[in-house]
Amino acid sequence: MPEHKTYKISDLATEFDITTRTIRFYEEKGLLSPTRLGSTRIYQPSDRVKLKLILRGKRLGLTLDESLDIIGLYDPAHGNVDQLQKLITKCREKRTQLERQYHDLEVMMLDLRNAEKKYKVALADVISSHKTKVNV
Amino acid sequence: MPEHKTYKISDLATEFDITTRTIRFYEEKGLLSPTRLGSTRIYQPSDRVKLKLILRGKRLGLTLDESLDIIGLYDPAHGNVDQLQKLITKCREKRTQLERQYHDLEVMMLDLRNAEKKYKVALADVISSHKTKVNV
DNA sequence: CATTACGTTGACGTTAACGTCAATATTGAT
DNA sequence: ATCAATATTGACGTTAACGTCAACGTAATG
Repeated sequence: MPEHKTYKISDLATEFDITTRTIRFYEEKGLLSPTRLGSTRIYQPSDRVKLKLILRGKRLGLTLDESLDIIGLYDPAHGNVDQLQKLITKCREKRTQLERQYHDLEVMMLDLRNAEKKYKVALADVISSHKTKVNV
Repeated sequence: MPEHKTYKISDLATEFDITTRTIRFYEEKGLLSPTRLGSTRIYQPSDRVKLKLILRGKRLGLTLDESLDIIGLYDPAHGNVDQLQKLITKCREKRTQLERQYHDLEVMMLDLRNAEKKYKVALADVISSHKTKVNV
């Protein structure tokens, strides 16, 4: 049976290399809602997953509100047909946005590869011309 | 021969759907440096390209400083060997960072596809059970 | 049991990336 | 020439995403 592990705020902070202030801030914003033991926050594995999603979102340039949205997509209270249809629509929209980002990324990576190649050639030229001068 | 076209600030603003304030702000930050005709800013095609790079960077979640960096990679004053080597290193670093982002993006898109699929199934279930009830 | 480490809630400070005036030229179409 | 549209330079305001105290309570450890 899976050990139902829990975490303290500093556990998550050190694991993900963020400050406890950041984690509490995410809670203020409604992104996390840990249980309490007395006044101390206790985080469940599901909270840890949410935190991972938030941080991944940050790396992709999402705002916290957008990440909140995405978390809602993975973790919904989907009752009726209407709700389900809205969820599906949101999934499509997000994916469309991400596909544009995906394209931008590909182009930028290609540009960088080309720039790098160019400078390597330039570097080789400089060095070879230097050698020539020396060897004359 | 290529018409050496130029742009006014409002031309670029409307083309890229940003405000003139934004464009002037980018200039303050050293990302653009248009020439002047009297006091009026005149933008060259190269400025337009830079602006495109900045906006692409924004879509990818880059800061303006990072975009400035990238522009510097495409548009350098690369003189000596040392400079060239630094440029090559920077290209590699940026690409490494972008590759992580690329991976994150792929995972998130996959997650969203799965979520969407799940909700479609759920929706079909709800509807078919509804029909059953009605048809009994 | 005393101290040191860790936790909590405010409250205010900070930086990036603009928005929003205001006051003042300049330009372009009539 | 004139008059609306557009330009310019300040200067201050705003929002997101935290940082940085302060003042206090709790936990664990030699």
